[in-house]
Amino acid sequence: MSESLEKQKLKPNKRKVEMTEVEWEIMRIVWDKEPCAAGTVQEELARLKKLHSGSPGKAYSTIKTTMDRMVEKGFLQIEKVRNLQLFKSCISEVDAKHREFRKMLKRAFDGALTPMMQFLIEHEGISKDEASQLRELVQRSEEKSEK
Amino acid sequence: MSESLEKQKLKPNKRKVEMTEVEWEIMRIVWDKEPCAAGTVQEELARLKKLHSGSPGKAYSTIKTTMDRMVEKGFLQIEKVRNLQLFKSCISEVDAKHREFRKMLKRAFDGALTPMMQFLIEHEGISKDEASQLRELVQRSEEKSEK
DNA sequence: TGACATGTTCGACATATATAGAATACTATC
DNA sequence: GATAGTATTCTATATATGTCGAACATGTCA
Repeated sequence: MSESLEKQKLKPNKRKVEMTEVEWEIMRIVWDKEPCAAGTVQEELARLKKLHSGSPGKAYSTIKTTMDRMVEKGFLQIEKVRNLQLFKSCISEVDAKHREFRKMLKRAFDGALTPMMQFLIEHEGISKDEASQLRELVQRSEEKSEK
Repeated sequence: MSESLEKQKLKPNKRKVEMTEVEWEIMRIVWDKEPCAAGTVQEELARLKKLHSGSPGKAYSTIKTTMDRMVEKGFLQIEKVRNLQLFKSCISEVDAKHREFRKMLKRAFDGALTPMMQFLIEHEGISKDEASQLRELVQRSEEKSEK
């Protein structure tokens, strides 16, 4: 038995886990409706798709397969109720946003916030309105950390 | 001959073009050193990799294959000098940052800036210092758009 | 109890991405 | 002009992702 342990690998799964576009779409529904079945997600997605682009939306099995894979990735978990699978999120919306933001920051701005802000102001055409809003936010946050 | 033309598709290529992590790494080098050969990029990448993580870096053919694909995607272009291929970027650093930022914004914040800022302040631990910096930036930008 | 609706599991295929060895071409030089 | 170095092109593998149909299981209700 001692030998067999050495090479035991049991899926390192330490691989970079990124959330793809479709996965984000699914997560949004799950956060909104969890715990929910794959069918619910599929229908809701189809509804939204038709609403926004007129196109028909993906097949149930497509969504189900993707959601099963998301369980392996650690984004979702399954809770069985009789023969029904209910999906719940394993990662909070805040956490997902955090990851997505940090990934972008690392890629495009070397991980630093200030250069990003600089960029926003110089190139993203922050409007006067947006800038004012922003200033308010910042001031409020300063006040909060004041006390 | 007339028949063969009908099915001519010539690569729609209207597909979503995202820049992957490896591609970002390559682009950073190209922006820095363009026009430059694939070998140059490969060596520089290997140098950086060894510097930061001790690991050996990817093979020349890996980088070359990836760069060729990036030409198809419209990120790079080739300029031939005798039998040598020199790569140049087709997309500016600013543009790439823009895309990456917008992609994140769309995914995680429904495309809106203010919620993102809110999030930063609430969850990303913007420090008092950073907030002040930010306020300065914003004010400067407001002044600029004033005149 | 048996047909129907709904859910789950399997397997399949296309394309994208990451990776790299092998075969081939070109150039300068001894 | 044969040869050693580079660079380029070709080919191949593994894994990830997007997409689905078909087969199978189960609960419901007339």
